[in-house]
Amino acid sequence: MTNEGYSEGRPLDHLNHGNISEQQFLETYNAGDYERPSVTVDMLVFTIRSEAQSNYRKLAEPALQLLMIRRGGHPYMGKWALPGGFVSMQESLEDAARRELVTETGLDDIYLEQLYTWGDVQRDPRTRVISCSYMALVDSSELELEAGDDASDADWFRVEQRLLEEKRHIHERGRTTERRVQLTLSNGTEELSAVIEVKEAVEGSVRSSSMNILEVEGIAFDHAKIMVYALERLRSKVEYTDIAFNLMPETFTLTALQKVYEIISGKKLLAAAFRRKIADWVIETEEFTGNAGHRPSRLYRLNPERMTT
Amino acid sequence: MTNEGYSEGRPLDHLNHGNISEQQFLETYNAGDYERPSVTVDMLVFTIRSEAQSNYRKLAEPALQLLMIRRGGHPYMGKWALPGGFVSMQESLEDAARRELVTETGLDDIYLEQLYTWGDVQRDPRTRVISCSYMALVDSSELELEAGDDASDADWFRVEQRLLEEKRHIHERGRTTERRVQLTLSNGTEELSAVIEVKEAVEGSVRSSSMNILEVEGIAFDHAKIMVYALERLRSKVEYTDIAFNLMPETFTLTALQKVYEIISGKKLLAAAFRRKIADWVIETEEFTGNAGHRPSRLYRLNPERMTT
DNA sequence: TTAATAGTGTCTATGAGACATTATTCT
DNA sequence: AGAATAATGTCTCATAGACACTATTAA
Repeated sequence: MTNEGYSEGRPLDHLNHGNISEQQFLETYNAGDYERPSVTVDMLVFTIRSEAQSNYRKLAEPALQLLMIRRGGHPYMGKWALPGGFVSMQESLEDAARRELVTETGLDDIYLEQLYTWGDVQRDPRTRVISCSYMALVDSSELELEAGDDASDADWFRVEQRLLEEKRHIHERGRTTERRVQLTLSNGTEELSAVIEVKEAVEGSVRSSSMNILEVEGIAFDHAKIMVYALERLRSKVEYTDIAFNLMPETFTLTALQKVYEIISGKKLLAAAFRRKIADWVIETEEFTGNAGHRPSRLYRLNPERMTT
Repeated sequence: MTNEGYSEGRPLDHLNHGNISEQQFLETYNAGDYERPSVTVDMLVFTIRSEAQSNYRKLAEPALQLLMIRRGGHPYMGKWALPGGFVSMQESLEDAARRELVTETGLDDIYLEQLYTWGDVQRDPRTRVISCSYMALVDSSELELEAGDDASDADWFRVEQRLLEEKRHIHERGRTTERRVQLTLSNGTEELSAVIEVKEAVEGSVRSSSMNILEVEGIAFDHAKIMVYALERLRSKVEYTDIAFNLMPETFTLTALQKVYEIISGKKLLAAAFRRKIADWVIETEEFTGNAGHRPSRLYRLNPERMTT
């Protein structure tokens, strides 16, 4: 094992010998003109919104929605992409993410989580771009979309995922799993879609996983892959954290909360068990819903003492 | 909401108007000479190794160990840092991580997981450096450390974490949690340490968390913070995935596996419950340990059909 | 009255924690 | 024999799923 890495023969270390003081070193240090990748942030802004009611008595069917931007220039002109932008030298990654969020949604102070950093060499046809993706969850009640802004190129897309095929192969020292997942996005006018292949392999204790875009319709860059990754993360986190509360308004009914869990996890839940499970995470208020052709529903709010994530 | 982001007034888009074809655009595209951050990967290579036996009958006490490199140049000369290095233009982030891993440990084909990307503006005193951290888990039986390489500057450090203080404050619309965590690393000769402050705040559904280095002894850059983050991730993943198996050799005793769980989670487990829990993840072999002054222990191997991560 | 949702009670199966008990080895 | 670890049996308690049942509203 040798002392490689930061300390030998690397771009930043051309002045990095030991016979000057650290202060001298930093004063004379010059970042040099080595080629560097560009760094961007990509935002996955999710919300849960209700679509039209079919019947005065029936509840509106909420759905998971994702914010996307139509590209006005090359490459992928006219396709839809995740909101995002370049990270400047004066801001941290999270600052850049929050800046994008404010720009696109006008919202500050919302749930933001770093997801994954995408670093494939050819992921952007222009030049080498490394993208750090962030997931933001917003409460739909706060959203003011396209207020007056005519023909804006930002829109919410209803997100759906479907498992097309799963192949599982178990051999002596491991297994491989191969899934094809179909992603569908629609905003009422346009329908975007992609088929992503997710491969996982375990060989002894060696594990690898990879994602590939097999087909894509209307979605720019590798963003369809990023979406599938984000949906997977969201689905897994909803099981063992209280992340879903970030999609709820100040007060909400337990049925609405349950719907959010069901939409994200893709599973139907039983009301009794669900209520028991989240009982300690909420506090009841004295308010109720009404005017709905059926029994009113009590409104709850978050319990600040709730489970730590 | 406006069409910001990738498509307007950003470095890569100075030629990005719509009146040429995408092919023309890409042919004339020039990445330009905008200032860009440097991008590195930092590796957290963990293993579990046994230290000396105190008694011929007692089992050796295994401990969690982390690979570190002593810096030979400025800045932080003489301090210990995570192995890592710059990402070149021709390799993906994961390729860079695997390359570092091979360089430092000689190991290929081991568990590797992207952890988090650190992008604070001032995290490196030389210039803006964004670092993507990866966690690698290796089975100690495979390790050949410093084979013949005299006075190498790479070494394994035993890692320990201690909670110094926890303050919890609950107010009407949220709560804050503030913890001070002490990190201690020792390789037998040197002892490194740091005190990290971890703050979490929830206000309504708005959540933020931050980590700060309060004290640091012998650890370069913000690497103490990265370690605390990695330990937290490891601890949480050991609870709900089979990640711990990546630290085990081909065959192992259930007691050894349990020890790994205990070391990472920081909790004592009861053998009966532990064995029930992992029963389906392992397959028994016909081999046993021996020569140990007590009942031999059956060796197990991974069940390739085990739980999906 | 009826359609629809809101909300509760309770049975059962499952799994985890606690702890006692038996098994086996080498010195 | 004795010290040490290996391995299992079983009691209890907490929790999740299933499902039946009651409650309440507006048209």
